[in-house]
This record gives sequence, C-alpha cells and structure tokens, in this order.
Amino acid sequence: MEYIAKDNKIIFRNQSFNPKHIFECGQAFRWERNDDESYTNVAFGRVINVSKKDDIITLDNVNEEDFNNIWMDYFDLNRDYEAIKEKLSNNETMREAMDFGYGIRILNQDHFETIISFIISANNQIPRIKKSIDIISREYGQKIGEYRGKTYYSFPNFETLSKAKVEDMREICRVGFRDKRIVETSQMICSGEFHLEESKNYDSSKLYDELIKFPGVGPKVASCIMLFAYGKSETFPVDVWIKRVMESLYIGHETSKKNIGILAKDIFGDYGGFAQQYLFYYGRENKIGK
DNA sequence: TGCCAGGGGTTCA
DNA sequence: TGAACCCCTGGC
Repeated sequence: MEYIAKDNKIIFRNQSFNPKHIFECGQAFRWERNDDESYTNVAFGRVINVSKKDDIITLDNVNEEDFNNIWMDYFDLNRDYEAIKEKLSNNETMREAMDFGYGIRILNQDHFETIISFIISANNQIPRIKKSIDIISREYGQKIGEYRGKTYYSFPNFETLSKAKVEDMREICRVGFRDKRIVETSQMICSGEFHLEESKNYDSSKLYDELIKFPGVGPKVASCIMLFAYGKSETFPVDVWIKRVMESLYIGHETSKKNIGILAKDIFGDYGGFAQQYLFYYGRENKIGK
C-alpha cells in the first residue's frame, strides 16, 4: 500500500474508507466526531485522529512505525474491500446497502476492550454504552495525553478491572446490572481460566464456545467480539436491527434470530461479517423495518 | 410536569 | 419459553 508519512501524519488514498461509515456502523464505541468531521479516539494506548477529503485519508498524530505495526491491521488496510463488494453484489438489496455504506471497514480492535464493551452493550442504548466506556477509561485507564486541548485515557487492562469494586462499576460507571459481569469476566481472564493470548489462535467454533462461558456473553455478544476483535469475518451477529432488516428486505415475514443466522450463512457464506455491517448501517440509518 | 415504554441481550426459574 | 434486569431518554 502506498502512503506518505510526514509531520506525524500518514496520508493515503482509499475509496473504501469513510470514517463516518467505519465509526458509526456499530462496531466501535469510543470514536468521537469533531466539528471538522474528523474522528478522534484512543486505541492501543495512542490518540489518533482520522479525516477524509475526497479519496484522501489522513491519520493524524501517527508515526510511521505505529502505522505499520498497529494501524494497518486495526483499519484492515491489507484487505481489498472492492473485491468483497464484488463477491457480495449478486443481489440488488446488498448492492444498495454497499452503495450507501461504501466506506465501511471492519476494525481489528483490542480483544479485552471489545469483550467488555459488548458485555456493556447488552439490552442497552448506544449513548449510555459510550458514556459507561468513557467513565471506565477515565476511572481505571491510564492518562495518555492531550490532543487538541482534550485529555485522553486508555481503556484499562483486565488486571485493573478484575480488582474493581462491583458497586463502583454500578454507581460510578453506570453500567447497571452488568456490573458483576464485567468484574467476573476480567477475573476469568486474569486467573487464566480464559487464555486471552491463546484465544487469538482458536478457530471460530472453539472461540465461540470459550467466549460464551463469560457471564454476560451470549450468542450475539460473542459474535460481535469474534467479528470486531478476532477478525472472524464470516461471523454474522444477529441483533434487533439486523433482524428487522433481514425480515423486511430478504424474508418478508417475522422469524427467529436463529433462523436469520442460518439464512445469512446460506446467502453470504464466508462474507457474512461484511454483509452484516453493510446491512446494519443501511438499515439503522434508514430505519428499515421500524 | 410526570409517567411509561423500550433499548444493539443474557440470565435464571 | 418467559419474565426480570439498571438506567436513561424520548414520546405522550
């Protein structure tokens, strides 16, 4: 991939990269939009700002070493999304969805942060999910530094959260009944009951079986973790939104979440994760089925 | 103003 | 299978 590195910026051209699509398609909770339409976040202990003008993408506050070691993988830049769209373009509905969210990419996010974030997401609303993750980072994370006048904090590691008080989770971080689930999950990783490092080499089936052992992780949350942190791109998480979209655009009547999963596997095969993101973004932004 | 439903699901009976 | 679950916001 060709890019220019200068002034602590990385600049490259990519037609399948749109910050709004990437950060608002439901996979990440910490990217915040600035007045200039750029997005800022802290991930892997670094503050980064992303902006787009025409097909030119600028990553600010990034040196070349971090770009190659961290952000290439994080933004899935080695993958050809135009080729994926080609594979998925055999039906009109999907073509429309891909047209709408043409710049979506599936991020490869930090494993632990993703596990906790999606435990928080259960039966919750996005503004509140974001707020809780933000408070957890301020309370338990490390101060990373200032960027454009704001202070940024990293997401805490599992050791720190394993020692957090359950009541603080609830009363300070406002996570509600998910309080115990967060602390207990962190403890299971800390104790080695779940091997975080090894889990990166599990196949999808083994990974799923291990993930649902965490309290607060069921089928949907496990799928999201697999897709958004472990790169299991065939995974098709079924939530209420994707259920509505599939029912109204593909099926024509109501059915179970399980059936939708089976059907999606049939239609999209190994590209399920990409299909899910295009449909989710398209469906939610246009309130399809609601 | 005040009440009430419902939310990117999971758990427990 | 179905109710309950924290908390917060939007709709009436």
